[in-house]
Formats: sequence, structure tokens, C-alpha cells
Amino acid sequence: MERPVYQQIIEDIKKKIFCGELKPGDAIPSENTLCETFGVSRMTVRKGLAVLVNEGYITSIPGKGSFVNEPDFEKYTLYYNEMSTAINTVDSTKLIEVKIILPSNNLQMSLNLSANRKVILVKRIFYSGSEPVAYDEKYLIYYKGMPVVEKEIKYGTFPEMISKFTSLFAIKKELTISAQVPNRQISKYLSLYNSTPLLVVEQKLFNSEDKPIGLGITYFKGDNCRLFASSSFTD
Amino acid sequence: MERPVYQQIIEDIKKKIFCGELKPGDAIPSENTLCETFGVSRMTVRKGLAVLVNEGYITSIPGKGSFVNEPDFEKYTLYYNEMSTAINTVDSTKLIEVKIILPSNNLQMSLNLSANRKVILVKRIFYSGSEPVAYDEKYLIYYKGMPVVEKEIKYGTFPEMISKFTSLFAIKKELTISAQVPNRQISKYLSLYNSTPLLVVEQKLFNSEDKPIGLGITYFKGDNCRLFASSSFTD
DNA sequence: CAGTGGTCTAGACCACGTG
DNA sequence: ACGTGGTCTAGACCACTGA
Repeated sequence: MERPVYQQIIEDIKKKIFCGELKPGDAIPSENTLCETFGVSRMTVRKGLAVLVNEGYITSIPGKGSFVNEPDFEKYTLYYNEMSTAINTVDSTKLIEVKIILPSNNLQMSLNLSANRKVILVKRIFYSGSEPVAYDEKYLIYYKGMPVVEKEIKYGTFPEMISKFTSLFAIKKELTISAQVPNRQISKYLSLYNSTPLLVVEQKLFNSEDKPIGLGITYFKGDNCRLFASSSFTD
Repeated sequence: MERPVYQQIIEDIKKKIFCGELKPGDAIPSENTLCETFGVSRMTVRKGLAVLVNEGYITSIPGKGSFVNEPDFEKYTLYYNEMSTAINTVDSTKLIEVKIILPSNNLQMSLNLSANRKVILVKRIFYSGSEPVAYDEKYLIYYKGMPVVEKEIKYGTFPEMISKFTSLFAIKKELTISAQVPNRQISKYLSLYNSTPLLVVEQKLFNSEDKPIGLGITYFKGDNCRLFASSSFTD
């Protein structure tokens, strides 16, 4: 009896779900029943069930019982870092410009800005060896007294830039991924002569009150970027 | 005192993490200390801490204590379904062909197939209204007696096709996202005359022993597809 | 050694849902 | 009224880490 009892309960029920003995919608035995079949106290059974609830396998409904969920087969986990994609690591960057601008209407909408609010714009090119692999733009809402540190601007990822003045725990992020053709400007930056497509990743950051605080757009050369995601497992 | 005590403990510690009072690496008070400060039993404190561990905020180390984690700021949750992307829903499909083939070397490698193993190939075009929005290929390893159902082949997503003969809980999935230029064939299928880029999503399915069972590649017209992901929260 | 987290018990009371 | 899950207690023993 190496493994704790609650682990055995977890594995027992998972096995039944995996092999199809328990199907989505089915009820699993009540807690008291499980206490008897495993010969343990209720708290121990509940500890096991809590894990299964947490991993999304079952749902418990007060007064009724616990039931097997429909699997969430559209859900994936994606790791994204503009400086190190799966096939390619950025080992140097070139700062093209940093300036404080009045945002375009589009940007004002996107960042939910009031009229005269200014924004810091940072343009960079990412290199892998001597080859340019991505063009990167960041728009960061400017606050008075905001610490703008050279090193982060030049070498940091977007969350790293932000981390100087907010706890990263409090930040929410959204990614939008699309394929685009490069415009003239970007073609020049990335030395594109043919119609190489771009993988474009837009990253939007929100503070803990769900207000936007920044927007980053990274244009990866198509043959230099792949994003990987895998089904959120579950041990 | 509406909310259960363990919830209050959770919120209390989260608040301290959010506002920076507790930073990554810091120790949180010991369980016995928390028992005293909240005036509850140890199991109640542990229930709260279990949630924080589970959500990735803290890690508990036996004999030492519990510590605030580095935030996992590269992690996102992505929902993917080839039939309904964020800006565009597939409302009809055209089956181009279904056949059983001997896979190419590439495919053999990718699916880890033995020499003479055959594969079912399904080619489809997805439409939104009358407009073709994506071209889709599925390669499914053929097993004797595999139920191949017309309806699923024509209308189903990849996991739905598989679900007829395996529990979806047991399936692992991987996505690879890239940008590509269409080849002649795909340009024809999607009526592309200019150099519209493609957003290409490759979906690989694995059984519970981590052996590949199928590969799906969907080529979305660039202006008809965006993928969204958001930081895995955490309530 | 004293302090930490990990597991577990045998009770208790509650709110909820179904007959 | 009875069974369900949700919360909580006041103990216990263990293995581990650090002084």
C-alpha cells in the first residue's frame, strides 16, 4: 500500500472513464458508497473526488450526486513567448524606434482610451543569428512616472516590460493569431522579396480591472514560426 | 459570514499576491499559523491552500513550507474547432474524396506507422454561406472493422470522427499553427487568385498509449480565420 | 529536536433534491 | 424523510527538513 488511498480512488474512477465503463452523464457512486467500497472515511473519498472535479472529469451537484462530464475536446494549452518560438529562438534584437504618440482611432478603440491619452510605441526587429525573423510593435499606455527601462525595452518580452510596475499575477492576456501578407514596410524590415506570408500574433494585456494596458503585435516570417498547443491534460 | 472560511483564506492570500505583498519565492504562513489567525481547524486551512496550489499560485514543500510561485506568464488557453472559428462558422461542407491510401514517407514518419499500414484520407472543403473558407485533409489510421460513418465524415470535426470508437477522454491532441502560401491545388479549391496567405492548423491525435492515430490539416483562408487564446485564469 | 506539510479518521451540521 | 454533496472539527500518525 504505497500510494495514498485517495490516489487509488482517483485512478480507479479515471480508468472506468477512460475505458468507457463510465460515460459522460453517468452518475458515479455516492460518497458514502465509495467510503464503504474502499473502506475509508468520507474526507478521504472527497479528497479524491475533488481532484477529479478539478481536472474536469466530473461535476458534483449538491443533493443529487456526482456525474461524468462531457470531455472538453476543444480546449488546448498554448505556450507563447514572442522571443522563443518552437523552431527558433531570438538571440538578438534591434530597436528601431521608441516614441510617445497619440494613438490612431483604431488603437484608441482597441485600448479603450480617452481622447488625449498618450501611448508609448516600441518598434523592434528580432534576429536569429543574422537573419531577421520577426518584426514587433508594442503599444503601451503611458502613465506619469512610468519607469521605462532601456534593457527591458530592448530585450524583454511584453509581460517582462510590464512586470516592472505591476504584479504579473494580476495581468490578463489575450492572443489573436492570424496569417497576413506583409506590407511594404514590414517586407523591408524582414528582407522579404517574395510573397512570404506572415504569422501575426497580437497580444493584448489587461490589468486586474480588465482595462487594457497594452497591445503588442509580432509579425513572424512564415517559414520561421510555428506555434504549438496541446490538449490540456490531466496527468 | 456567507462565504465558507476556506474561500476567505483563498481570497486573503490571493489579494496579498496580487498587490505584491507576497512576491514569488516568499513563504506564506505555516498551516498551523493560519489555523490560529483564522481560528479554524487545520483541514479547513488545507482545503484553501489546496485550491491555491491547484491554480498555480503556490507550491507546498513537505518539511519546509508553502511558497509563492513565479507566475506562468507564457501559458494560454486556446479553444479550437475547425468548423467554427471566432469570426466565421462553417455552415456547409463538400466532401471531395474519401479513400484508403498507402501513406507517403512523410506521413509514415509523422504517424509512426509500420510499413504497409493503410490510412483513410478524407478531403473536404468548408463553406461559410457560398464562400469557401477552408480546405481540410484528414489522415486516419485504418483498423479492421473500423466504423466509418458517412455523416461524421461529411460534417464532423476530427475528434467527433474518432469518438465513434474511442472515449474522447483518452485522446491527447496537439496543434501546430503556421502561415503558408497556398499551392496550386488549394488555390483552386478555395478560389484564390491573389496571394492570400493561409492559416494552417495541423491537428494530431494520440491514443492513451501516446501512439498517433490521426492527422488533420486545415488550410484557412487568411482573411477568414483568427484564433483566440487567453491567459489561463484563475477566476 | 521542534516545525513543516501529507494523509486519514469518525464524527457533526447544513442545504439541497426527490419521492 | 432520506440520501446527496458542502463545510468543518479536533484530534492522530507519518516523513521530511533544518538547526
